[in-house]
Amino acid sequence: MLGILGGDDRCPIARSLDVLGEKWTIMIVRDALAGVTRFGDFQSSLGIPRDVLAARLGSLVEGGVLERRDYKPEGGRRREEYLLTAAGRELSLILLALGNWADRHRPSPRNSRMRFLDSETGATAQAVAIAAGAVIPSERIVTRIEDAAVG
Amino acid sequence: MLGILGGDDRCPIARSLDVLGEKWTIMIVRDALAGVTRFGDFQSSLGIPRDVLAARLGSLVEGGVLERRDYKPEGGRRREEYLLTAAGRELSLILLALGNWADRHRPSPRNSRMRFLDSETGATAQAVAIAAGAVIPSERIVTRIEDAAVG
DNA sequence: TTAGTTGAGTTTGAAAAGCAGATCCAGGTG
DNA sequence: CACCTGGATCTGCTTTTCAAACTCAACTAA
Repeated sequence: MLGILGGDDRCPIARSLDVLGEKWTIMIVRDALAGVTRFGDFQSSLGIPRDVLAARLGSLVEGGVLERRDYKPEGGRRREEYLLTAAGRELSLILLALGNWADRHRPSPRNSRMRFLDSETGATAQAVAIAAGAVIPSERIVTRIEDAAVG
Repeated sequence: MLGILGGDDRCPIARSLDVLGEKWTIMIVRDALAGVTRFGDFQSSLGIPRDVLAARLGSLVEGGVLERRDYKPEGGRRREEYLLTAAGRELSLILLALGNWADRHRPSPRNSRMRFLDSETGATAQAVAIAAGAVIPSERIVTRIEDAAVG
């Protein structure tokens, strides 16, 4: 499942997209962050084809975002559920940035019903860039390729 | 081009993915943020099929991330180039969050050669969540669906 | 013990998207 | 005018997506 985009492994964005870049993957992570753990719950929440869901859950496990764990529902057989790893939980920052961007630039006809909050204070959460401890506007973010000739 | 994921327009993440969620799209934005503007430069940088590139540039224009503008190279015919809009430039925060995540959780064998910097100070930039003016760890970001019964 | 039940995947066949390469096309230049 | 060049489309093939039907294991109920 590595390298779906030509696999430039020097680019961290390409490496993130190796895990997250396929159709449905980020929506599965969104549901997982909202507490969904079971195959059928992902399926009915997203309306995703079952075979695609099985493939995506597999590559998220392989990519270290989810892990499978046994669970036993009362009056049912033992099954597996999908839990976020520490790495997976850190994706909430990416989803926050995606959500903030849509709220600013893709307003919905019926207004957005999803809010991002700080679980401790209840205050609205927002993604920002910082450099040297201070918040900077996103226009000041630049990428530099360290072209240090190898060898 | 709307609603590739079932189109839950109440979810801001789904609305972002309507524009950004298809294969290659975020890589195109990455190149655009690095200064690429021309069809052929995107094509040779990414190795993307030309028909797919034309389709993606079109949906990025339609989605308000890029805009087409005429330009005239010396000694060549008039052509069009693709420039980021203000909304497109704000995507740098999302790419920063993606890049930070990969650097932490998907280290490359040959170490990452891409750095994100503050263009004013040269300091390393990082994406974080803030709430009520203070930085909060990503585990504290929670989503709440405002289920206010309409009507 | 044997027949249902139920949730989690797999299989199947058709539709859509992706792909590499060839082609087209407009408007320059020699 | 013939030719070149960058931008985009067309062609035939492969891969992915999709919806629906099917399998499968382990519970429960009779």
